[in-house]
Amino acid sequence: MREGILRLGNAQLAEAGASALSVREIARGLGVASSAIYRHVANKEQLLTLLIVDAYSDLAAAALAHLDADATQAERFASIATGMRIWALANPSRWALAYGSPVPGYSAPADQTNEPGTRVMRAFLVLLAAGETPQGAARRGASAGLQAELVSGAAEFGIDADPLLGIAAVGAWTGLIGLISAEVFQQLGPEFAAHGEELLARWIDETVERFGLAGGDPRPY
Amino acid sequence: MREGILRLGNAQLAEAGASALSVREIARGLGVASSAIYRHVANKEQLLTLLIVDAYSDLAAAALAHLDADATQAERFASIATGMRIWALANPSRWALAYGSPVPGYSAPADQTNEPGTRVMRAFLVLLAAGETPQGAARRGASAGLQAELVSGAAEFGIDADPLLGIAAVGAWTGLIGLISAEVFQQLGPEFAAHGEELLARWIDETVERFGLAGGDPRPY
DNA sequence: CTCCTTTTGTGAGCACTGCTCTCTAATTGA
DNA sequence: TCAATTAGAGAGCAGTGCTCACAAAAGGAG
Repeated sequence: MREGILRLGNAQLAEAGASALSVREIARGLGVASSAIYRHVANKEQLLTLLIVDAYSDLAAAALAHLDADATQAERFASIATGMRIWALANPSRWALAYGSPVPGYSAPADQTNEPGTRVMRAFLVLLAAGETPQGAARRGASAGLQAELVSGAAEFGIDADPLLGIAAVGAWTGLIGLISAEVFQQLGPEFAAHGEELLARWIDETVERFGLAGGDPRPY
Repeated sequence: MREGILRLGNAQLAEAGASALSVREIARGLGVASSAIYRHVANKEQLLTLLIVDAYSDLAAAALAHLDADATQAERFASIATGMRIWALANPSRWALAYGSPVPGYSAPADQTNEPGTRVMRAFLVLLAAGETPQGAARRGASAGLQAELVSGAAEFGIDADPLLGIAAVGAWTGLIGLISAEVFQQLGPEFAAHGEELLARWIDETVERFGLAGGDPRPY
């Protein structure tokens, strides 16, 4: 039952997006009265939470699969970033759920969402933390408050890195999400969607270089 | 009437977000039968389009205001980026409409959306095009197809710039949107929201330096 | 096996939604 | 002044999320 709800919910998500989620439609699909759904799910909001957690987990599994421990840092970084992009293109509605604008009037409960939601980010940041602080970031510094925040945030992930590197790494993370979202949501027009793979490849190359990740030799096109 | 619809629509947006938009509620607010709304707006979808266009215009006005022609390139760049952030924080739902995940089952009609939707981006890219091609980008090149796309895309904006610079500039644009979205939607947790201003300032500094914008001397914190 | 409790599902019903249709009132312009 | 256009009213349809009283299973203890 519960799996059926999730399955049909994800199907609706894929077909028509989050706002088309319909409890009654799920019930019909399961051949059951609509009220029966509410025995397993408190309300539509909680159903959304389940689907979000599911999306996060699925994304994490997809992005962190094929992570070859023998690969260079640069290769592992590229693997995560391209894995995210591929998954996002294959699951646009679920990507929107995870990294798009939040569903209004609803804030995902942190206790259920945090762990799966940060798994990819953690791997991403751990990798960047193994590199060097980018020159631009190193030259500027940061306020004591932000540095403290970064150190404690990194500590949660078991990272012991330069806070200035942290600032740049956070920027890289949000930048990657912005880049993928721009392609998935076609925010730059359909023309650029055709070059999404290359745009990401360039972004990866440049980021690898900025952070001095091992194994990131320039690869001219 | 039309202004009333837009006004109440924006109010609903601010209060409860896009999914809470209700034609009937707007009608009630105007003291009018719900069917009367449909004399001025074909359906809810078109209402959304109006609100999106309105949001784009408002954002553009806010971000491009106070643009001092005498200011350095770096200062103007910072002015646009911070203007976007301030507006986004003040209008999170409208920011979500403009740059968040698209409302499912709905794609904004390009003919009404394109012009206001690209005004800020145009100004942003024009500024970056006045700078230099970042080193990382210059060293790697791009495929002929993407280069052609970038040249023609830039030409639409009246820009005659190195395609390699274009790739980096597009990355900067999507990166900025990702960074602002992360703060507005609290995707990095509430802790970082408190440092949004500084994170953006660091991002601006670094981007200004990467693109070698005039007037962008390092400002250590 | 029986009896009781908990779980799971039913179906009617409430208040809401977007939207359409027919009808009426107001506003135009020749 | 009078027809034509426009703006609004209000009933109604099909859909929604969700609740509630009720009935059918499913377990577990004796």
